[in-house]
Amino acid sequence: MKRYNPIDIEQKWQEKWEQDGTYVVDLDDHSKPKYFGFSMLPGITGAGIHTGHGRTYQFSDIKVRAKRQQGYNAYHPIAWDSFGLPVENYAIKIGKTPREAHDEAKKNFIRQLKRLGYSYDWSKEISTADPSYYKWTQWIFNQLLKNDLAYQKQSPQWWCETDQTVLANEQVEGGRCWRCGNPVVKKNLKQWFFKITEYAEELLEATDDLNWTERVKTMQKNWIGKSQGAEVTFAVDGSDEQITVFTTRPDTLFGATFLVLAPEHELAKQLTTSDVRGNVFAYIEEAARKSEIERMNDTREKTGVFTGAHAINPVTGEKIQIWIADYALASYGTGALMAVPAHDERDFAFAEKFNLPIVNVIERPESDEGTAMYHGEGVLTNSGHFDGMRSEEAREEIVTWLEQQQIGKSKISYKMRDWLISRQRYWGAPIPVVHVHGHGTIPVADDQLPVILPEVEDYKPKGGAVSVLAGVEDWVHVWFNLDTTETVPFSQGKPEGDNWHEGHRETDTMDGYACSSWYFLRYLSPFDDTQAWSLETEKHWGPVDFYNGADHAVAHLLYSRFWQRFFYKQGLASHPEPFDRMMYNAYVLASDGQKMSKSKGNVVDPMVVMDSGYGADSLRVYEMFAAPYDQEIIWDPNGVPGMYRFLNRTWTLTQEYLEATSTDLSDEASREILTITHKTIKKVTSDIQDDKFNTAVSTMMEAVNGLYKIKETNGVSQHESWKFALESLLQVLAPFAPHITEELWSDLGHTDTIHVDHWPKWDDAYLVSDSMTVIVQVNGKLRAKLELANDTSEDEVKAQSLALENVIKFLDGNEPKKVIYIPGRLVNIVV
RNA sequence: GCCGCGGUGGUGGAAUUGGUAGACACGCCAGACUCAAAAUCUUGUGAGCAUUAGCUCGUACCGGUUCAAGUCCGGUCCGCGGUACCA
Repeated sequence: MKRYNPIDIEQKWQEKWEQDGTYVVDLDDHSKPKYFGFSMLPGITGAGIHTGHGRTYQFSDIKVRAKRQQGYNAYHPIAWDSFGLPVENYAIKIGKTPREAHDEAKKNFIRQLKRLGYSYDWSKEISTADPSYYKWTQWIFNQLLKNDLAYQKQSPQWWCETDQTVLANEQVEGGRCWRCGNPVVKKNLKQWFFKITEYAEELLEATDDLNWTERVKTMQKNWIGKSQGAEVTFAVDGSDEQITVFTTRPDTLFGATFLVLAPEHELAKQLTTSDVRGNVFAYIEEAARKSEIERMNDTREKTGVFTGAHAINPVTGEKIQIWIADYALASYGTGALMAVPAHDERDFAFAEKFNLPIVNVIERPESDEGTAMYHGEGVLTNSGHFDGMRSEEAREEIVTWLEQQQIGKSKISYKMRDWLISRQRYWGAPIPVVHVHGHGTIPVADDQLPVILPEVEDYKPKGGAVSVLAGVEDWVHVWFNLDTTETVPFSQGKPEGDNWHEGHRETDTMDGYACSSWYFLRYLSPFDDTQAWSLETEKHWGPVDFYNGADHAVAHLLYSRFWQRFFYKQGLASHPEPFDRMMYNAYVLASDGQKMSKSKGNVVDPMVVMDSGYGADSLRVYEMFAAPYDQEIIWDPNGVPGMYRFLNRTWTLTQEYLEATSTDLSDEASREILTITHKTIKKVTSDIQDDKFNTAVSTMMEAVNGLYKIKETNGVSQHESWKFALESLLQVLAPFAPHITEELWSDLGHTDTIHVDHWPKWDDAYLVSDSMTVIVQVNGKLRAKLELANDTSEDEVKAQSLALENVIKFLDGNEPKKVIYIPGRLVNIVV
């Protein structure tokens, strides 16, 4: 008998698929329904992929493979996230240029991904660092700029000393850089932003309706962080200045006993009286210098300084002190807050420490009787003629009053900030603008793109908050034509003609997330050098039917939604959301329960697993079987061998069928085989549809076990039912284990591939059996099982009397008080 | 702190959404084949008491609803993820 040797057959079929272009898609072929699915693009690093990544890429492979088999024109593309810090840092480490390091690492990725048998359309592979790609990233920048969604602003931003660049809010995790893990500090720089906040409301509103993993939706909603509240303006005592604060609790306005300004607030220094000037200025500088980590390590001990100035509480008319404290954040609301110590924990702590007045304005419910601070809602007190109102009502009344006095208004705040895209690093898409002397900042016109990133020898950060591009004289210093936006190196001298001016290129590069926010659209026109993508193709293929990944729940997925919405409004795309289904899957952890990482030395290399003789299919099946997609797998060294056993049994069964000489099979056995098969087809089909890959695998295992049972008593023959069972099983197994199924499919005499247009159909008629098990309970306890003929299931009297007979001894001579009967399922006798 | 998710055998995990708890797999035990081992095949495998049936207990803990609860409700404890001085 032919033996199952994965290594031989896997390589053979991979070569064949490549030759035949089995997974190459004609994007203009609309004769079949479309299916567009893929996983988050791999970020290139030196380590290549580990078994954890493999699991992620496999989910989309199975979804797309199943659809391809079900008659869809199914497109499973692949791209490389090539720009950004990880590649540049890796290049520095190995002493090569980012381009060299990237190209080399990419080869390894391709080798691994091909070996794992993913059904990518390799003919349409793209890379974000390719000028033919980032040309269009720059083009998108221009479109955003044109529509006032890109702007430059001087402001304090997160800065990573180690990586020598600013970072977006989404890239700071717990006060640390997402790449190197070192604490970040604030640095005041002129930076480029994309105005994602303009889309805050619509992104938030659309989130609920997304068919995405709920966790990601919740994270995005929290990140956008909408708060309904009000702005209230306080007059500064003895001055024309005013301070506007944001509050979500206008109902507590009567309890506002002091104001707090963020250290960065524009009035902070100005309001400070001369007697305390030294103190206050020192505090402001200290706050600016502190990293976020340091602020957090202060265990939230409140700090602050009194400015010497006072404001007037507009409802009480009282003079209240104005303080500066770093618990007020410059970047949220107005950078100033009204402190209501009786009803806010932080204000309370601050007031206690600095001995500031505390005034109760909300009555406590009984459960909170006597507490010094109560942050809940309730009935107002000490609040003039608003006394006795409930918070909800008082909020509206007070805001209405403030509006009448023109010192306040209803206001919504969001926690989300604009997307900071400037990076002071070399390896990224240049921001396509030129600072023209005397003429401001001018974008390079669409037809002059791309602005090519120059190849340089020494690309390492030099410090000083500018990218090394600033030192590339021939690139950065240019003659710029104001009419055409053409550029010529300054050193070549001023060209002939009008309107040439001296200028300097922008030396910041774009955040890597910009490059990955639209690659799914480029998949639809990967080699088009006349447009970023074809709207017509997008109309047919969009939106993405299936997308998955184990990372970037907020940043990448929110940025992509923002851009897609922008494209949609511009008439560049026909759908407002990019991803119809986004499945957020979990990682594979190492056997020690920790994340796999090279430094910990606990990485399981898929190549090693495959080379040890098990091949790709066993590994693939294991990663699907071990747990539901959204649950982490702790790598079990015994897992893959177990799956090999299952595949080997499938193999053996098929070989025995091929070697059988008779066609004998009893009707009963035939019926049994068909029942198993139809059940399996139905369950696996719906499980794949519902992303329940683990139970899909166990269903197929049950089928093989069931067929083995029949084999045990009847043997395997060349009977039609055996053929149907094996062919069906191979077809539903094919998305999980593409190689072995292709081999056996071919052994069964097929000359075409199993992977295109082959999916079995089930017939419900086979799923109804002649008899059914009815369980009999007494007082809810299982006491007997009855095999009833199908036609008795509707006969209540008969079923009940049968049930009673069987459990009579459990009744202790009592008469049944009540009998519950669920047809075809159970009888419960209550005594 | 706040928000979200979860707690089922020795282990990973099933359970038709209120109706046979532990599917499937790993591990382990025994048997067959073998000079022997591996591989393969066949049993058994929640705990306890009886070992022929059989009975009792059992889905983190306490309580409730129901003929019936892993599933629903209230409370407690623990774990994971996100977020964090967001006014």
